[in-house]
Amino acid sequence: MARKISDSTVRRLSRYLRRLRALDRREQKVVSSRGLAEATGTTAAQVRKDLSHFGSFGKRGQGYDVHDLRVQLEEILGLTRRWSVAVLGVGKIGSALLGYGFFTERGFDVAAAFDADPAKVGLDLGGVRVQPLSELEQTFSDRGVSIAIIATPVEAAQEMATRAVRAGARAVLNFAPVKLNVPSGVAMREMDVTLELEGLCYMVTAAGHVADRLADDIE
Amino acid sequence: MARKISDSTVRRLSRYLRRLRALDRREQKVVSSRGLAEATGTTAAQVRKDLSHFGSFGKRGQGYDVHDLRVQLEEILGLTRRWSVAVLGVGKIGSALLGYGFFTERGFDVAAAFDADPAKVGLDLGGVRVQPLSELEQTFSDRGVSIAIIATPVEAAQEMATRAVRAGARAVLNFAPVKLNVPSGVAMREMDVTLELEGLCYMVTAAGHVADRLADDIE
DNA sequence: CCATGTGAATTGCTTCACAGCA
DNA sequence: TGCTGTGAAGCAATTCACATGG
Repeated sequence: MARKISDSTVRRLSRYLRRLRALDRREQKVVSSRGLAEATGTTAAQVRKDLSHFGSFGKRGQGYDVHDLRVQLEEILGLTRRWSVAVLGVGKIGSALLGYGFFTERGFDVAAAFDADPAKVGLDLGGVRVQPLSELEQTFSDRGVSIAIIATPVEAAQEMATRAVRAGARAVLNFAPVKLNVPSGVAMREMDVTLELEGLCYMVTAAGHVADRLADDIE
Repeated sequence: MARKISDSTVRRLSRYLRRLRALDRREQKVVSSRGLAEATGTTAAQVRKDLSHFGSFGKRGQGYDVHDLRVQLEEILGLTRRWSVAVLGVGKIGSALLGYGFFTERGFDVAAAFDADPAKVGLDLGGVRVQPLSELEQTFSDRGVSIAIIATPVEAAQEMATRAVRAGARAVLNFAPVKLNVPSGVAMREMDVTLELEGLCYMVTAAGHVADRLADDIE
């Protein structure tokens, strides 16, 4: 099947799936590439091209069966199995994620949470007991943790990621504002609110400059 | 100056800045494009190309002055002015952001927080008093809010975004898992943990398939 | 007739490679 | 000499446009 699928394609697939789930809940039966495109901020051609990398799922002249396509996309994204995640660091972000009940809600199993601070060990956060770091390796292998969420301070992030990967994690979601190095073959994504906010500042500022230039041109 | 700068370039600029701030704190004086590239996960050529869109900031044969470049990037990204943000919806995510003291720490002013739930109005979250939605328009204009953070449930997100923009917001950071429509000229970014997690699942799953194929080839 | 699936055309981003300057 | 700044080349992603089939 598909040789190399780009990150942006995968992100769009997730968005299509998000939309399909909503439509499926509302029991809408059929959707066109156009319909999906409008609800996800892209173009109809893009939707069709993205899907075409994995097969052909639609009926010419009609569109896509909502439920079918939903199932297909879940299959493609690998969401038909259960995934165990562990949260490393239960400071502000880590405990927010756990308290939220976020993972369970979205179909991920929270297998464990860890923190270096003895004061936090033993706490119950959203039904998960915080464990000491010393138990990391054993717990990862016992519970088959494959996704590690790094929510530690910057200083600890790289070490935690390295340990998680050694202990069997195949993917890392990093909330610490540093670049982490992981062996090739380990998947890695970063989330950083500051980065997004700064991006917005740039856009607003740059839009202002463009407006200035237009004003100049008119003079 | 620069005509159209791509989103990915802007994201990288933010990363360079993040790194430069760390180096500046440690009083490192000079950094090469290579040095920046390694710490931010890109290539030296990419760093130089990105910067070249805005001018030439380095000294040939030496590299870049850390502090200088930091200031230049802050200027480019529009971070030399103060930005007022408002948080719309103080459920799990909204209150986590406020409680974190996140924005103030990173140089953004939290001007206000709003919620539709009367039970939440009046609460003090991280030093910000939660206001009723009826005060949104007045507060946005009084306090010059230019960035709206949408942290409401999906159902309310579009309406809140529309109101925020009408009330003067020039940028929207959306935590609700829906595509929001805003007038052109308004900057918009989305953050969704689920999207990132699903991306990781795909990568791990697809890596498995690749391994299968390789194994097949060997047979 | 309508919307998909897809090669071909295009646009845009990244990488290369080297001239230019401290 | 060493590292920047930058056109040109190479590559990847998006868009176009149409043949295809329900």
